[in-house]
Amino acid sequence: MDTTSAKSIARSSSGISSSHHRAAEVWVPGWDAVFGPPRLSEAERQALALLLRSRRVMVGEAVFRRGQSATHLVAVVDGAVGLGVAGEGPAFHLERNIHGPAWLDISSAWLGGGHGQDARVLLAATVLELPVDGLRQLLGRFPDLRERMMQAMARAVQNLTGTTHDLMAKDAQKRLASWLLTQRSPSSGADVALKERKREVAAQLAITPETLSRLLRQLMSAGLIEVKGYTIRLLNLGALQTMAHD
Amino acid sequence: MDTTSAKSIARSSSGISSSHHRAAEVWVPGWDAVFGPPRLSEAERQALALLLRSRRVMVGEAVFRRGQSATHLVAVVDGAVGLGVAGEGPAFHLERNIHGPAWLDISSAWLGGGHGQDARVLLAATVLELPVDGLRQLLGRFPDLRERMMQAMARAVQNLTGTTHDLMAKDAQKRLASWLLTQRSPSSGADVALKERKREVAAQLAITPETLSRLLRQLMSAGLIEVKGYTIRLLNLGALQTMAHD
DNA sequence: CGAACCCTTGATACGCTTCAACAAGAGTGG
DNA sequence: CCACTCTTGTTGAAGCGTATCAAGGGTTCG
Repeated sequence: MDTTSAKSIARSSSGISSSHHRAAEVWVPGWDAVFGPPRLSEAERQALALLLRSRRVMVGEAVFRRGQSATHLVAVVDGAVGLGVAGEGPAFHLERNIHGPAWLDISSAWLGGGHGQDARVLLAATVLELPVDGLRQLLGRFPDLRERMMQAMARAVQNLTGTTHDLMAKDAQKRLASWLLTQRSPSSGADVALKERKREVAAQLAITPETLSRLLRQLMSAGLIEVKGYTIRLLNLGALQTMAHD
Repeated sequence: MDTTSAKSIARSSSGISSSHHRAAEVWVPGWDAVFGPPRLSEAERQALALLLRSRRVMVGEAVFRRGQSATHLVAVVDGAVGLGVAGEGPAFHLERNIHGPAWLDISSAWLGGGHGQDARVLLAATVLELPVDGLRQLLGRFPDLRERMMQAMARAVQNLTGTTHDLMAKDAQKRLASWLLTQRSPSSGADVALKERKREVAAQLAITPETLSRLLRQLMSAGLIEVKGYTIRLLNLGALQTMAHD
């Protein structure tokens, strides 16, 4: 069976393009992407830059731990971080996989409690931390920024609601189908290039790697997809959508 | 088998205590509870009262429908509303059950899209709707209110994160055990009085009513609980906690 | 080369659902 | 008042979906 290019995944973390804002490194490129378009105003970016701290975290390290007091909002600019619950030693029950740029934990800091999960780096990542105390001040001065934060949290709620719906109402096959459809980038057409190992894909779908393998085989036999290592070509989008749709 | 007092559930929706603020009915009692303690300031309450609209919705009616444009944040003051996906006719796949006072949909309006789910009234409910446009203005004037909203959304995120964790990592028995423990009100000691039908409890736990029945019987046989109609007495909190804990 | 991973495949086990039947109120109308 | 129906919960039998366990092959790395 074809399992070539298994390690091609790791390559994407090799080079960090040197910022073209050489003078002041305070603003991290990609931070904009966390908030999404439209771009933040210059004043907002400057104010944020004074607050936030950027950090480079290597594979296997923890960004934060479960129960650890959450004083900062945390985002991933670059790389990938897994959210889950750590077991004994290196064991780690992965639940969600955050690829930068995206928020990693936008909620815990507001409640003054601890982080609800462990966060472990899967692909060397650039992590931003924004102290909630300072952010509070900014939200008073910048209505636009306030709106962005509300929207970011709202999106988090909607995503999680969708996830729970999928877990409650869909079987593994349907979850896989809809996951494949969401992974399809508008640029690459019908090709999905996996950015993580299959066992991590499986974890996010709440199935075992064995089941994922079997399901992919089933979809292949049915002529809906074509699997070549870490590239999956979607051959019949209509059928996949029908399958995914509840 | 004992299935007495089956309809005692419906009784709690009979009387709405007339407000003791007879002069101005603008402020709805229970609205405070949606935000939780500490109480809102008088200025905040007055400003909110100008914006929000209270509505009484009867059993079976829809509070909002999936896809319907979301211009308001929605909360339940009183009664119970089910969140899920409506099927053909009266069919309704229940996913989450909101008992007032609590937020029903705090996220959709911020994104300007539609509601993600259908909301159907299970127990005659008082529903509050707060236009997001007006709320935006208030958030500029009232830092405390802003903080409350952030915390409310953060709590929503944490709850949903907990739910997905449970669905991914726990089996039905564990989910039931932890649900029973959360339902235990501090006042009533070890007694849990079900506020909904067992089939709705089952839906929230993502199991069938048959399975719930069997699981309750198992826990009863094991001497952990005692089931009398719609009252469940928790006989061994320690064992239940051990069972619920991952 | 062997060791450590990752994925795949097969056999088996188990949890939960589905389907069907039944018992126990609650409401309805004669 | 009783017969009737509707609803809810319970119980049993059978079946499906997914996990678990075990084995084997491919690739990378020391």
